[in-house]
Amino acid sequence: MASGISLKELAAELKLAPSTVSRALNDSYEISEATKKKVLNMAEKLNYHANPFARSLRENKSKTIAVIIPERINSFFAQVMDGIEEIAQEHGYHLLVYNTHEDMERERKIVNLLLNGRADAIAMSVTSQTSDNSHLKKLHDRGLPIIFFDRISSEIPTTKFITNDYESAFEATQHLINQNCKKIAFFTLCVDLSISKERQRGFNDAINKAGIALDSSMTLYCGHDEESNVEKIQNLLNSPDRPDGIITSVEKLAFATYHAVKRTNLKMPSDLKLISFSNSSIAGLMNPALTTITQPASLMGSECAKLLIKKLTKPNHYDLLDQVITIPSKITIRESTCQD
Amino acid sequence: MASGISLKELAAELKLAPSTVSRALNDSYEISEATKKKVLNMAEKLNYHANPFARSLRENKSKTIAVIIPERINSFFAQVMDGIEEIAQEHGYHLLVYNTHEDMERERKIVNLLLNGRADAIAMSVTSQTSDNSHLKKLHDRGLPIIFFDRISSEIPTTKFITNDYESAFEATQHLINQNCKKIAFFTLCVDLSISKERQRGFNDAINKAGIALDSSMTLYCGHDEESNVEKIQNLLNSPDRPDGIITSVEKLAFATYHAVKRTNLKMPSDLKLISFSNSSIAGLMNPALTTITQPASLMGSECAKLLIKKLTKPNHYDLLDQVITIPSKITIRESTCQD
DNA sequence: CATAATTTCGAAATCGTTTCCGCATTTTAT
DNA sequence: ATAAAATGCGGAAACGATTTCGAAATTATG
Repeated sequence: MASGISLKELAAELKLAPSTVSRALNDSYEISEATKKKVLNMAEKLNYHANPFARSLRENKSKTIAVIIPERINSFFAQVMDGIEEIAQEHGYHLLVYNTHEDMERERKIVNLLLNGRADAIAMSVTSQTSDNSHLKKLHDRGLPIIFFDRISSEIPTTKFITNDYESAFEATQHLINQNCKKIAFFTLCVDLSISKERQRGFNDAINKAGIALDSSMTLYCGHDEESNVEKIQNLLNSPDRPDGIITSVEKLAFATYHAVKRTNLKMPSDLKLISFSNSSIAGLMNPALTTITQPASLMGSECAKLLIKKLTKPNHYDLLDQVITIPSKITIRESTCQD
Repeated sequence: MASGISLKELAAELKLAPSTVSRALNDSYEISEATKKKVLNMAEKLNYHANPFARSLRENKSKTIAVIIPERINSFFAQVMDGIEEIAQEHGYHLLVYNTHEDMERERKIVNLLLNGRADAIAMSVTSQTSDNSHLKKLHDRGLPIIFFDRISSEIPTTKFITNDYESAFEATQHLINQNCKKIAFFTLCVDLSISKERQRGFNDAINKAGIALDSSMTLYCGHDEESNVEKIQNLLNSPDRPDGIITSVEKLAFATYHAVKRTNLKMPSDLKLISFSNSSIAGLMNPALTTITQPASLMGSECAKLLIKKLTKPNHYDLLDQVITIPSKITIRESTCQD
């Protein structure tokens, strides 16, 4: 219905063979400059646009990259996507985007949908629930170039981009210790996630190095329901053994902490200091301004896209090696961790 | 390379004709239950997945909807996208997503890319620079179902979703007046945008109704460069005729205002009250908590998707009428407009 | 039992490209 | 002057699905 003119019709109009027209449009060396010009002009005049599906069918590639993220309302993932899109657009690639909403079952369905070749490659960040990764393995086994960022699946032998999670968490913990925090808590989403583990390891090591006794009650495992997270945090803050410093491993939990603090009599930063992994541009506008560990989101995205496109354009001269590439984060100190 | 088994191969394996297998997979009435079962089993066993491009080519539809937004790091657009995706996934549609970065030239390129039928339909919010809309007209003339949300192009006769921009701005202004503001300013992105006009009209009318003289210096036209916006706002705040109340027509400008205020000696809300159109979930965590006009973003997205899919599935029984559908916003009053 | 009606399936065309192969014609080399 | 190579283009197959048309095989009908 919404289809325009076809190559064959264009060829008929020009009294040329479809093969010739195709070659002319693709700037083939076998076609004279004169006919090329004629074809190009007529194509322009008749508003010819090649049917992408016919081409995809014939060439067995779609010029499309699928991006799968666990949530959209998250400045980190939004920035990654912008980075991916920037490079993709440069190379004429389109982006199919899927949000799993942190739901493993949804992730599995989406991944299975991509098994049919709709996308030439995949860039993704797994769900915090993704323990079983047979669906990812299937994709990889099928030969589909796949790359992970941030939330990686370590069992798939391909290239992964992360930030220096361990070091950042270590540094963040030390920062709190330097700010005179005596009892520091760590809020995280999920134990299974590699980044969670690394961040927690960084936290633990820093605590140990400072000679503080590790207290398991100071590690809070949160879920995806905002309200219940706030309640959990509130309970911890109201307990006699409450922490005086907190590191949250994701943006969302920092916001939940702000909400929880509002429900107590505690004041930040005097009673409680907070630092969080976050890429939110308005961290500096919060009350108090939030000290953040900012991940190189946009760069991670563009690097992912670059490697994928490199693999797609030179399939035989480049492989997505089984490696983890680390791009460091940056800590920005603001009021929420200020010493009075 | 990443391709699996084809229908023909599957048919050969089953010693059936491709046509029979196709019909069996599509649950056609002409095929006996016995063979259907056999086919389904073998398809499962051999991991058969229909090639989407062959199907698209044959059926002249792609089961894909393109979504074009002016920026991604914006909670409103993120929520709209989530709403669209929810409905799209339900109906087996895929989403191609494009970010124009508020750049009209980029918008034109993307729209032209979609002229070839890669997507069955389009949902979009135009750039704040989009004055010439010949590229959009071309799409619509080609018969591609297109729907606008929030930033609409009024010259294209199709369905558009907006919020009650006029009333919300009117109400917001009255709220500031009630809070004792004497000199109220309105910050906006662009004059051409229909929503900007409506919001400004609401603002103007409320000012007039209150018997306040309209002061053109109280309308600030901002751009997309964060820093220069902050400077502009800062200058206004430092002027002797500075406003004591501000309405910003987009989230981004509210954040810029916070930054500008930080560079002055003014205190919110005592010296200056602020209300903004915004869907940010952390408005309540800002310093001071931001009074917001929250748009029904997710609902707008899902409604867009519903109508588009209705049009795509019943092309002859439903048309995207030339109408503007309004879904009201909600005002949430917080500290930034509190009277001491 | 013969004929009609109904199931069930196969052959081939089709969607719009790209590309392999072939064939003139012209240019270059020997 | 003749062979060899290069140039410019057309014909037809191929990609992988769906669908029209028609033909068997089976069942029903009189």
